[in-house]
Amino acid sequence: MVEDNMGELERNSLVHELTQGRDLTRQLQAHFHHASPSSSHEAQERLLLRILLSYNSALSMLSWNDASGLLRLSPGKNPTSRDFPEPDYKEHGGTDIDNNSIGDSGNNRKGMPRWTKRVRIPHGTAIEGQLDDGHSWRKYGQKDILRAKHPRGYYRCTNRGSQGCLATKQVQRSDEDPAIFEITYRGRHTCSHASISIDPSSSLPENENSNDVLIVEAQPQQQQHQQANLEQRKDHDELLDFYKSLAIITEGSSKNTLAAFSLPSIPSELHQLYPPFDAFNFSEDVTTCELFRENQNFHSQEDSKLDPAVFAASSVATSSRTNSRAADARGSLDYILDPAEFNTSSGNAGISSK
DNA sequence: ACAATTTGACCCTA
DNA sequence: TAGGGTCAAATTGT
Repeated sequence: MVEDNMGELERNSLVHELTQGRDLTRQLQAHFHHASPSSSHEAQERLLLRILLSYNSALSMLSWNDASGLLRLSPGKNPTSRDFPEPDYKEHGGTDIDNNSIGDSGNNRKGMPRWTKRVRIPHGTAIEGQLDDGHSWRKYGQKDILRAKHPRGYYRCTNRGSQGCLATKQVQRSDEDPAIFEITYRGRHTCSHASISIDPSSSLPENENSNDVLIVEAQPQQQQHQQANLEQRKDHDELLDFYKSLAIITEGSSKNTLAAFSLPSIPSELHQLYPPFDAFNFSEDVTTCELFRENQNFHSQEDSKLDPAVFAASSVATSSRTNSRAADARGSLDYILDPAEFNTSSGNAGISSK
């Protein structure tokens, strides 16, 4: 049944998720067996979170395939080309990025996966941080959209030139709620060095990524402990910030819910503080995830600051500046939330060994 | 000097 | 043909 509906790529994705879950579990095991300054409680929580995300991801894939046999993408998506976005994006006008002529077969740019994420940016929050999805983007255009109050920003992967990565995204501030930004992604990344890529495995800090072995560089013991404490605290703060900024709002049409799960690994203190952090829901055509802060107080005083140019912020340097650990969690979450990534996570960028 | 962003013009599609 | 998407020269930032 599942097998019937599931293509090789989906199966590979599933295997990848499960394998990752197993590997992460081993890492967690290593934490228990070799207690070291780096085996902080937070580090274990992170691993636990990743494991859960991984397994939920796998389960979600099964749900999708069971439910529909297809991962649903935006209208107009060519169902036969859903497995992987071909490098079919032949640019008009200027130089062709690739000479691949697949586009001629009707498999044009509309055949690329497309999904939307809605992000709420509380006032006073650094936009770059909130919108940082782990990839480097370069803005290539901005346009006023009919009947939209705010202009739409157009971004492409900075690795387009060097690696021919065709991923793009559009960012548009919501009319109704200026604190909300709609980010529409198109095409998946085929570049190999997204800093905190959607591929969770590549987002792991090096010492957690290598199998079972935690490498702590030799340092004077006191310094070691101080640093460990410092990092632990930093981690904790970042995680706290991260969790605070997260709460998933159910997409209006709950009828389309395909997967939902809870995250019991969230530290209980945070759970108490931010009870809405409970479940993810997926809608049918476009997956919408609203990152929502439990802060009712923000209003648009600060919005004017965000407005210009649909915040040329999001991109390039920001991801590399982001603390890798807190960003890891975001990266993993993005991965979970993006159906197109489920669909194609066995692609080259997704699980490239490094 | 190089990289990133801005912006008006152009291209493509419905 | 209108409107969205992209190009590329000009501008700004580092």
